[in-house]
Amino acid sequence: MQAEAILKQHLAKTISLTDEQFAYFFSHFKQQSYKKGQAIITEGDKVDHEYFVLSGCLKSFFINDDVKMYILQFAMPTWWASDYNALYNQTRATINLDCITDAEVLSISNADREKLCSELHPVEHFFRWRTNKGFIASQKRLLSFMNNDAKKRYEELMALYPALYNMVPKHLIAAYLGVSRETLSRLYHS
Amino acid sequence: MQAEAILKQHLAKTISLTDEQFAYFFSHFKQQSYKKGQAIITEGDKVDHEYFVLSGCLKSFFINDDVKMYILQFAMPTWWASDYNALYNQTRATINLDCITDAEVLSISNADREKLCSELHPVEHFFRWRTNKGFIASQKRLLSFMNNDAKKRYEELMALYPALYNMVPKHLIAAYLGVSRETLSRLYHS
DNA sequence: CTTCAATAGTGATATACATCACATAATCCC
DNA sequence: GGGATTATGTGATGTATATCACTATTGAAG
Repeated sequence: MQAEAILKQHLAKTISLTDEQFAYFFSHFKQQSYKKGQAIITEGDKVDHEYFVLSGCLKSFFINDDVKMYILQFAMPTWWASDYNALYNQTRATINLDCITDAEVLSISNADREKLCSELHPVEHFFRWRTNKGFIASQKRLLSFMNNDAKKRYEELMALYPALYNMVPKHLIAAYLGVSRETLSRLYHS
Repeated sequence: MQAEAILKQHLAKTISLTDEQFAYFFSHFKQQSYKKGQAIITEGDKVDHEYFVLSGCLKSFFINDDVKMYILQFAMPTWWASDYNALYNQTRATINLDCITDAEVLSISNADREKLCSELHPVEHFFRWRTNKGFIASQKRLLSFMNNDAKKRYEELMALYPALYNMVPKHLIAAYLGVSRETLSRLYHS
């Protein structure tokens, strides 16, 4: 499917735009191809775009002082990703975004998103709902962190996204769950 | 300060409405008084309102099967609170909301908020930004959970909201940090 | 096909934190 | 004001998970 059709169908789940409105909306996006392992946002960068995944899989992650990696999000097709803290507050990136597999994405600048939100009320509605869902998902994950041990979190993740098991290496799943790769390995071998 | 003035000033940080628009907006809110310890939302309830704190302090929290409590949020004046998962998805409450101190709040129904968002574009903008900020804060807290130990999280919380130390009992701070009250006690006595 | 790097498994040990048990202090309320 | 509830402190012990060290397997690139 073409980029335009994928994004159109994604929007249609939340709002309806006329063909002209959608064409105008779409004209602000730029399609980009990335190779497996390629970085899209690196810590310290100026961040002024967010990304809509057409194909492939991205990860957004944080590297701490001990060079340990924590994954904030895996981004699959039709998901959005960026360093939203840096993007909205116009600060330098503290998190990274890169490609777990080859990937096709659409990018839009922060300024263009804000412009579209103010020009087209339904677009503002769409982005409000996208963030609503992200916020709720983030709160659920927070609760899961407080309430569940590593095994339970692992089972929850696999129930929610079974595709991940074969798509991403186990040490990345560990980095998402917030456990060491050794502990994760022991979890499902017992 | 009166409820109307507090809410007006809060909105003015993000959007501008005419006096008539604000009066219309405000007419959808209902002011309510609660006593210390009183419940606003209880697990299992039908949830159809969210709450804006005028004075006092609320907490939203989850109780697990072992009757252990985890605090999602402390809500201080000008903060919003509800069980957003239940509210947006029209499901029964899985989290509770109650009062740490006597409190005055404004409540608005989900239906009215959605109506106002569609009638007044700036209101939709306001709620998009409110959720944006919540989302970013939630992601930061998630990272803090993965990256920091209890002591570091405690210090972060106290740096961000020093007022909490004297305002809420220590076992609630522990429930927010996701540690036992005993561990929290030992953290700052060494 | 071979080689080197990335990925994955496993034992031994260390550690942060939970849990249990109990003592003390503060606060509520009839 | 005094008795009950709620909040807090602290020792002893248990447990989930991290860390370190090493081996084995897989996969990609020349």
